[in-house]
Amino acid sequence: MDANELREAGSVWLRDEPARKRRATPLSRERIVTEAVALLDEHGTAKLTMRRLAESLEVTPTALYWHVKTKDDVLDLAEDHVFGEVVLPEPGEDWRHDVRTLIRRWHSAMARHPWSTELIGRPALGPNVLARTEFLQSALTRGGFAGLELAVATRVLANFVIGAALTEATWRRSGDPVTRADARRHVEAHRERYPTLAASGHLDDGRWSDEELFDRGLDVLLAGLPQTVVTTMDTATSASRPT
Amino acid sequence: MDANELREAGSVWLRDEPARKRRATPLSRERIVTEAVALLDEHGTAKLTMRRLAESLEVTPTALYWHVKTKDDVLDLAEDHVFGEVVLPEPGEDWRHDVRTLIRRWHSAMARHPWSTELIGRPALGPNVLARTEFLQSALTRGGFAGLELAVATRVLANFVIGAALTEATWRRSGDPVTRADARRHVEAHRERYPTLAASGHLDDGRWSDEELFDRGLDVLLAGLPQTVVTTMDTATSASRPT
DNA sequence: CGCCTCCTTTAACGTTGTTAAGTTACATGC
DNA sequence: GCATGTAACTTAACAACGTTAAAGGAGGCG
Repeated sequence: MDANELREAGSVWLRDEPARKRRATPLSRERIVTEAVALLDEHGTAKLTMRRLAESLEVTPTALYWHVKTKDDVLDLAEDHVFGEVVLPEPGEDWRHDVRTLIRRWHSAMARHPWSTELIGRPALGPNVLARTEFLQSALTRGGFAGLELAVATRVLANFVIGAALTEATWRRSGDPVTRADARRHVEAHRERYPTLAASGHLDDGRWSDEELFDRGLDVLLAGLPQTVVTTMDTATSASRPT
Repeated sequence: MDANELREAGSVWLRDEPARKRRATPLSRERIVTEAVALLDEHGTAKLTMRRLAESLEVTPTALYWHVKTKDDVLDLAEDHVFGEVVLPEPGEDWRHDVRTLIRRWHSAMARHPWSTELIGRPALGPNVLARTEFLQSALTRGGFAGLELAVATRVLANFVIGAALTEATWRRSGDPVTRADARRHVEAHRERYPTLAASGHLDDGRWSDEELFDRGLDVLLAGLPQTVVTTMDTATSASRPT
C-alpha cells in the first residue's frame, strides 16, 4: 500500500528495492491450503478471497494461480484437508466399535471446521474422502453387511454425520445475534401455531449438548441397522411400510 | 444496450420515450422469490446474480433493493419457499405413518430443488421451517417421545433428510462430466488401497435408486428409535460407548 | 556469457453486490 | 385542478471480486 505510494512519488533513492522474487520459503500448494484453512477457521467462507489469502501469504493474488487453477480448487483442497484430519482407527475385532469411533472422529473434524459443511456440496472425491469411505465400508462388511444393506448402512451413517454437522453449524451461527432469542419469542408469541415447539423448548440453548444429541442419535442408527450376522434375533422387525 | 446507444447518439425525436415507471404488474417480494426459485432451478446458485434476476423480471438491478434488503434475503426467502412446498400431512392415528410421509415429502422437495442443499447452511428460521418442525415434533410426541428422546429423534430425522438431499445432489452433480468415471477408474487403479470400495461397486451408477436407499434408510431410523410407549420392551439396549 | 525454466509481479478486464441520488406515476388533500 | 407526498423505479457510480495476459527477475546449466 504505502510501498506503492513511495514507488510512484519519491525519487529512485527512496524506492525500496524491488521485492525479491525468490521467497525464502516459496509458495506451494500445501502452504496455500494450510493458510486457507486457517483463514476459513477464523472468518468463514464468505470472507475468504483470493486477495486476502494472498495477503496472508505475503504474495500477490495472481501468484496463487501458478500453484492452483482456480479458487474452487482451493476450496476443494481445503475440504479434503478436513477429511484428512480424521485419523482412521486401527480395525479391531468389534466392527461396531470401529464404526462408532470413525463416525465420531469424522463428526468432530467437521465440527472443528464449521465452514466445511458449506463446502461439502461440491463434488468430494478427494483421496481422504475415499479412504474414509473405504474404512467405513470395510468395517460394515466385517459386520456382515453386503449388497443393498451395505449401501443403505453407508448412506445412513454418512448422511447422519453430514446432516448433524450442518445442523449444528447453522444452530451455532444463528445463535450469534438476537436471532435466536427472536425466534424463541416468535414461537411463544404464536403459541397456538407452535404448541409442541413452545412446550418442548426446542429452541432453548444449552438444554442438551450437541455431543450428547449426536451420540444418542448414533445409538439409534446402530440399533436400527439390521444385524444379520453378528447378533441374530434382534430388531430385525424392519418397520411397517405405509405409503 | 442498443436503447442506450440511441439515447446518446440520436436526436431527441429518435429517442424512445422513457420507459414508463408504473409496471402493469408491479414488482413484489413474492414475484422476486418466485423468479429466483425458477432461475435457481434452471442454473443453480452459482449463476444467480442480482442482475440476471432483475433482467428476468425486466427491471433494473437496483429496483430489487426496494423490495429486498440484500441478496442474502433473496436466498433466505428462496430457501424458505422450498420448505413451503412440503405440505403437512393430515395427522392420522398412526404417528409413524405421519412422520414417514412428512419426511418423504420434505426429502422430495429438496430433491426437486437441489440448490436448496447448498443454501441450508444459512440460519433457517423461516415460518415454513418452523411449521414443519412443529408438525414433526407433535407427531413424535404423540408417539410417546419427550425430553431428551424427543430431541434426539427430531435431530436424527432432520439430519437424515438434510444429509441425504446433500449427498444425492453432490452425487448427481459429480456425475455430469467424466468425473464419476474418473473416480471409478482411480479406485480400480488403486485396488489395493480401496479393496472394499472396488468390490462393493460403491461408485457404480444406477445400482440402487436414491429413492430406494432413502426409504430403506428411513426404515433403519424408525426401527432404531426407542419405542418407549407404542411397543415396550425392545432395542433399549443403547450400544456400548467407547471413546 | 547467454539461455531456459521456475516463480512471481504489474496491469488490466469484466462481473459482482450495493449505495446515493435522482425521477416518474399515481393518490390524496385542499 | 393544482400542489404535495409517497411508492416504485432508474441512472450513475463504487469498491471488491475472480481471473487472464504479459512481463520480469532469480538461479541453474551450457
